[in-house]
Amino acid sequence: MAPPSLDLTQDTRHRLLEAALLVFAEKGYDGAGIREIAQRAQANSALVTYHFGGKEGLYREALRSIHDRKVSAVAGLPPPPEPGDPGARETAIQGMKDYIRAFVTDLMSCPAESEVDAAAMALIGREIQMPHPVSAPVLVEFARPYMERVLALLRILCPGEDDEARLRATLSIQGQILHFRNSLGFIRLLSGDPEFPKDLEALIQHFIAFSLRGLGLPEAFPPPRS
Amino acid sequence: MAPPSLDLTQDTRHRLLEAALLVFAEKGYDGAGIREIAQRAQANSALVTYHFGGKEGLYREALRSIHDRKVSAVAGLPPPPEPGDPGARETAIQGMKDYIRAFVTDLMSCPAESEVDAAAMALIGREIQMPHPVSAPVLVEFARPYMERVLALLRILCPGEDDEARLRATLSIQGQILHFRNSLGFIRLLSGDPEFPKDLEALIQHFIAFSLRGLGLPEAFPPPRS
DNA sequence: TTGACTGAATCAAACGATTGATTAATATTG
DNA sequence: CAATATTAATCAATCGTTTGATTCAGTCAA
Repeated sequence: MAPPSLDLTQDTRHRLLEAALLVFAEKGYDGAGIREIAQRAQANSALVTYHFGGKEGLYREALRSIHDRKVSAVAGLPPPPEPGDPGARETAIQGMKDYIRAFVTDLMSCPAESEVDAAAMALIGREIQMPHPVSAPVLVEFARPYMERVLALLRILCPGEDDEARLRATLSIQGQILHFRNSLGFIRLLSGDPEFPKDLEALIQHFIAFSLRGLGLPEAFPPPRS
Repeated sequence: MAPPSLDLTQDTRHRLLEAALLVFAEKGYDGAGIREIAQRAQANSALVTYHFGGKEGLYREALRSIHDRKVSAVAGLPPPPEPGDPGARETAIQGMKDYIRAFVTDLMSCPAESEVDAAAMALIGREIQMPHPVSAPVLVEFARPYMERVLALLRILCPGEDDEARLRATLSIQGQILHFRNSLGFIRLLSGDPEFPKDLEALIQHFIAFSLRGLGLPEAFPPPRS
């Protein structure tokens, strides 16, 4: 294993944050040691206490730093239509398609692009499933925009349902995608196909079709072609 | 925190396994210590090595023991129909409804029933997302029957799709449910409703309707009432 | 000189593992 | 049957290692 040193032109604090993302994502909070993190950042382990007040502070700041790492594709989407707008329903259907594509894109920024970004998303996925006590506030702030957007779209697409039904639908839409992302390693192990999924665009189309049909929108049924 | 002692009439080996499920589920492999596990089992920590060869062996055996803890509701289902059977399609639709209900039941054996069973399912969920190297074989064996059943049903319900499309559909069906189970704590935090979901039967009906419609089965669309 | 920063050395605490002694139950023998 | 040998199970004590945290002499730009 070659020593995977990070960009030394960045200041030490920043290098520590990136190394922390990598190691925490790979080994979890308890499994990661500040010595290993410091070594990856080519820094001294004492700097963890100096810059962040300790391992916990480093973890919290590393999670926070994910916000700044990349502009979310979802954040760049136009705001969802209001219930009164003309053509709100058609706009909302297109908005849902765009959202699902952006959500998958956000989550699958996978290793090709940036090793650190991929680690950041893996960390987020892990934290959603089992939040570390320290990370809960950061995590809620991170996830809320995603949640709110889908709920806003569903208020137009499923006006007859109650709030809990819309929450269930939101969770089904995001859950299938999040589970796919979080357990991809296991899925590859189980299916015996180490390079699944071969076709990312087909995957996005599947999520769009499955979700729109799942919501029971007559416009989306059948067939799945759209 | 009262000392949560386990049933002392069971032999020590069994008590250690149950305590291991509780502590590993709560803190993960690295976060859990054999001292704490032994203390919960009211046993000596040296017995971990004596009975299981070490912490790793205890972890492996604890995961294995989940098989024996409770008979899976899915395992009790009748076998899925063969593609040639008369009325195979109707049988398969009903089979999918029964499967989803049984799957949710398996996963949500939540704390009311047995604290240890709930911990066991939490551990499975954690392992699916980030498998410990030691646990991969046990985990694959655990998950395969669930996977195979859905794929068998989809071979009847979606005969036109290719294998990868059916795998995607399987993952969407199971993913929404697994994600729901795994991140329930986070969802309650995010939605601000600490007792979500209030209605388990409505949740099951939602998963059934969302999945059948998502698959694009004309019989299931619309409306979701079935 | 001062203040920000560095890093080798070190700390107490917790870790998993091992030891040797002890008990209790079973098997073997006289 | 009684005495002895064998084995599995359990224990307190301790091993060496690793952990996160701390110290402190030293560097370097302002």
